[in-house]
Amino acid sequence: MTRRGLLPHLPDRRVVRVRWGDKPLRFPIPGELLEREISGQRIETIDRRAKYLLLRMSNKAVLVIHLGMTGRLGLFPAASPRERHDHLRLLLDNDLELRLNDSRRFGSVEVWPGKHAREMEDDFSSSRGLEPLERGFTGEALAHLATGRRQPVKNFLMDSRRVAGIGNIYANEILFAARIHPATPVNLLDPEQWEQIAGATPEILRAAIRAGGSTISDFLGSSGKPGYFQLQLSVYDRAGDPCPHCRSPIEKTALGGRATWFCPSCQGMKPQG
DNA sequence: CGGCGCACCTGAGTGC
DNA sequence: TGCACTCAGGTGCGCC
Repeated sequence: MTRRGLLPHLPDRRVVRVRWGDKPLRFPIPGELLEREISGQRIETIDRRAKYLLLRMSNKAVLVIHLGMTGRLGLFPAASPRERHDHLRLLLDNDLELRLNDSRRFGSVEVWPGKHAREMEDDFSSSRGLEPLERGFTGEALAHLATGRRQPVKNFLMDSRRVAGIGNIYANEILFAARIHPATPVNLLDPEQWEQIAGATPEILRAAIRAGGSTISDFLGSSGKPGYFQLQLSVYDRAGDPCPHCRSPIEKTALGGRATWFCPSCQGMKPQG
């Protein structure tokens, strides 16, 4: 979504100056690399892998940005006042500034130098999971990834090494749509249930993207809100509310230290086999 | 190795 | 009004 908002603005722009703050995000901001590899370069394209944005520069360097939980990217007139928690500013050759604001600093900024970008990206990408919006995201593939495991299916969906880009909100929504109890151990899921998950996942994510649908005007001067702000959620944060399907009260529990919601009636666990 | 618990961080919300 | 406390979520580390 952020990528879609930035796409009309960044490619073919040159970065004329980079400024960054002292406070580390997940990692310290690599100022020296930003100066050496990013400053002065033209932005060629923007890609996404898992929840990481990849800004590909004309010198083959890649600026890798993760928004964490509270991170937002926005385009602002260069002269506009900085805000609290602005950590990175890329001044472009049209007097707009791309700013990364992240109050909780769970995000990250990384630079893959042009000379090593290819191998660093290969390493990076090979340690990430299946992309839900790409071909190959099938029930069969998911079942294969879960082979030999017995963790709760919700934890599995949120494990970024297996499946990319599914956070707590969407894991809850996907399992509701697939009518599967979030605590079900993955080794107990049958092929049909994996297909349900494989089908529901892109639907939920696309709905979120559509709901968030950042337009050009949304993006200028402010930064977009995450899709779920406008997405109709069925179970997430809805403890006690009636299930949209059967009106049973939604229940809340915890899995892997994360709040978990489900409909006890629609998402009954399969009997142990 | 698999799986779990937890830390990281700030702001919003709640209760007294 | 103000303070203390809890909780939220993405990711990776450390421990069993």
